[in-house]
Amino acid sequence: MDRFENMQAFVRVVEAGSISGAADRMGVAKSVVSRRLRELEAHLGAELFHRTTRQMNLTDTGRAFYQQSVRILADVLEAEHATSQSHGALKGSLKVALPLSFGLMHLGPAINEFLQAHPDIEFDLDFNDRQVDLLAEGFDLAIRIASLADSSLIARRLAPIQAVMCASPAYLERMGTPQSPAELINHRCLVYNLISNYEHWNLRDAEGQWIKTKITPYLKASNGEFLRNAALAGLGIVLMPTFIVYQEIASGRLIPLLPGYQYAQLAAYAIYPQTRHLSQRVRAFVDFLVKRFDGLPYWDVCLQDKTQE
Amino acid sequence: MDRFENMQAFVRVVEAGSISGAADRMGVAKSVVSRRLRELEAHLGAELFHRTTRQMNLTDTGRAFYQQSVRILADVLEAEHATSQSHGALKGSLKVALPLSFGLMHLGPAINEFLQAHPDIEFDLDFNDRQVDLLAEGFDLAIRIASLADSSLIARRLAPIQAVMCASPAYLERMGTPQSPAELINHRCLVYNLISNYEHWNLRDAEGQWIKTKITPYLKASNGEFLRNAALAGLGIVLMPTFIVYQEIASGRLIPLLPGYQYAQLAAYAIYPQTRHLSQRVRAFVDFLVKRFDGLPYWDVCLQDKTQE
DNA sequence: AATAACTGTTCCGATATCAGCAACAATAAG
DNA sequence: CTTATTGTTGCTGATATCGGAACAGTTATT
Repeated sequence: MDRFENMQAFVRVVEAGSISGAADRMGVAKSVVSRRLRELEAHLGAELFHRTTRQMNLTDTGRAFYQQSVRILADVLEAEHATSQSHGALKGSLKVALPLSFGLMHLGPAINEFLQAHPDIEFDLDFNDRQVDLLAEGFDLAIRIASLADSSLIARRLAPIQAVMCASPAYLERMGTPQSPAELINHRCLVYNLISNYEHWNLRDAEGQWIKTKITPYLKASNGEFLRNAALAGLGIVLMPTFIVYQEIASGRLIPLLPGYQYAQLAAYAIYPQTRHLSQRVRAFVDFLVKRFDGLPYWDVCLQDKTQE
Repeated sequence: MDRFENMQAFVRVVEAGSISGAADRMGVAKSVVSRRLRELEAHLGAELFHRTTRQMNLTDTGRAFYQQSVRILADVLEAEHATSQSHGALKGSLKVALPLSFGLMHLGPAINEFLQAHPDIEFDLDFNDRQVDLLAEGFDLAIRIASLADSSLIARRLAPIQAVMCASPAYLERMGTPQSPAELINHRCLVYNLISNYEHWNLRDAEGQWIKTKITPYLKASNGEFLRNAALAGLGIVLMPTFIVYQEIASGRLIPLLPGYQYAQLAAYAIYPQTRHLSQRVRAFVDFLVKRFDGLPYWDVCLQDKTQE
């Protein structure tokens, strides 16, 4: 017994004024409508119509139920329509704030892929690592790498961001390979702002103990790719997100260090305002990103063994 | 495809956090819930859950649909609950204003009958022919005989009220039987306020023409039964609602006059305020009255032939 | 580290349900 | 008074739905 179907039949009968008329408009036999009505009345335990064998008059009970039914059915339709994205019928623009490195390297391909499924969406992308005020600047969505939790915004976790310490083989040959965090003070460190402060790196040993390690900043920069290139050139040791250096590690041009230690777990988030009626574009795009970055990120898959050693 | 059941299954899964849990609480096999979910997603053309084979995470699309679904299901339950009167579980009081004669003669038995079905309803009856202000005096309902249409009130037609002109055989023998409206001026008329003014009676002939007939008021009273008794005593001709005199006409103690003519069509109405949430008591009682007085009123059934002649 | 417990999905056979048709009773219309 | 229409009901075949079991993948526990 489909309660929506019964309800709808009831509403159609009220609007058509007769069972036959309603059945015609619905394209079913009138016996079906009749039975649905009776089923509904039995379910409610109340008479909706005052039947005169030929005439159908709403009872007051029925009139009250009709008004509520109409609203409910409209709500159902609205909910279904708002949810069903009609597969590719998404249109409009999407203004997104992206972090520089992660955005260029990993979100770019994702956006291209999304655009192929929804060609009528226009992206307005702002690659920038500064904090932006979503509402003030009219962003639909921001992608951030952090561990923040803002109450007025919804944050959807997209992917874990792992950090890895590494250096080029040439550097290690020249300066030696550190075997413990304490040795780091004798090395040249290339410092990336996003996941570390300037003076210390926070490591976690195998027992889960946090170790605040003093380092020697040799070069500071806010751009991950610049630091990666510096490390490749043998300038020092970097602590960076794996998504930037995974290819270099995989190919052996950078060597992971201190494999027994872990770093602060960050994550990439999609962040957007809490509006009552979130646009289908934003919902669809975030759903797409969550699905695409689900599980262990592809940039970490090939490192799983190397960083463990 | 039962949309209601699918929606409910979806909500239960969200609330239980898993398909198995939802299936347990719903008392069905988990395969059923799984299939319902897939069906719903297919119907919407959108992914509601982000599945990880073991974990079920709501997509943003799903979260939005969930919020709407919860509200819809609550609305359905509320509508059904408000409509279903739980068969006799009606309680509370019902303050009703009734017309004197009609109330005593015909509504009284109806109310008794209603009370047998709903013993927990307490009636507060005010038999009075004066106009009462429903809202000011706290009436739930008023029964009126009129043809009014007040915008702020809902009026439900209960029964047609026919009028009939009649006199006792003794009177007619003494004064003669009028054959046309014009002769009425030579007769003694007993005037009832409710359906006539003091100086004229409006009749309609067989062609539908309205005839304003001057009469001679011999006795004026606002109480129908008093006038009926006066007519029975042979004091004159009355024009009254059939519901007062139908037994006397049926038994021959009063003779219908001018059978070819009709009178203003009045009706008995149930009148009540237009409140958003009409109490179930009022709805149930009005529904009951409408049904009870449906069709040709029983007091007119036996007169149908007599008044036609 | 390896088993155990649990999750969601899929397939399959028995069962129940539902749509449509046709006949019927009752009423309004011409 | 006949005709057409309305709502209801019984019946039959097609359809869908249910529950159970097997399966694949994941977490928890030992």
